Amino acid sequence: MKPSLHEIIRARRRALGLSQAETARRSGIQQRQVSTFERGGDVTLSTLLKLAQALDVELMSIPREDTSKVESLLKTKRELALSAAPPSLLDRYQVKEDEEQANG
Amino acid sequence: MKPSLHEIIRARRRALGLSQAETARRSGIQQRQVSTFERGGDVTLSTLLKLAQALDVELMSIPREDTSKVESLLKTKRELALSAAPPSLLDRYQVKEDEEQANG
DNA sequence: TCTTTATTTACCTTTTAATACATTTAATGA
DNA sequence: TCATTAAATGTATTAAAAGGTAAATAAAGA
Repeated sequence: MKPSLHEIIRARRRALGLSQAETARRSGIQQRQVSTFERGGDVTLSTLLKLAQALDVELMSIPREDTSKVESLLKTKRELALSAAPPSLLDRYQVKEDEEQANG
Repeated sequence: MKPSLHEIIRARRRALGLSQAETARRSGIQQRQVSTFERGGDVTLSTLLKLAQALDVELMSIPREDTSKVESLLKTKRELALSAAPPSLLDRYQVKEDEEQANG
């Protein structure tokens, strides 16, 4: 079935190769809130917005009639992110190396 | 500048011809929360999700690099909604009439 | 297995959102 | 202006999120 917001966010964080702790540090919220939210718990909008910013995503309101169009626009990337191996160190190192290249 | 989430939501509500009270009733939250949120106040994610459902919109996480593409996909409609005359009764009646046609 | 790092959970305190009214303040139109 | 509906605010109470710190559990790799 369709992944919910917290699953998407978790996938995004992992795709960026960030731990909850690092994400918390960057967004100025508690690591606990990251965990809470990613497991489907409730957080305030302000907390979620900080988290989103740290993950370089924007929270958008999409009319239901347009969601499928938007979905398909993001489909490929999203599938990749969702299938992104959980918290593997290997993955993270790879990302870091990629960043090195990009920055170097 | 770019309208923020609460402004988009307010525009959406108005475009649907709903009052805060009616929106509150449909979403099961308090009219006060609708007002609070629409003026930029903080609410919990669960509250926002109920509101979104009542307004028939979905909250999506969009990678920043893709936001412009999504924006342009929704652009025309959104501009219409944002310019939608505030809480005019006339507007609401028009919407209702349209619905009549659609349902009748 | 041992080690390290990530994630979840615990405890306690403080802050704040949510609820349930009611009421004021504004718009809008007759 | 008057009547009506919408939106913002008041107060008091309750529920829950956030903050701070730490510890337990789990996951992954050497």
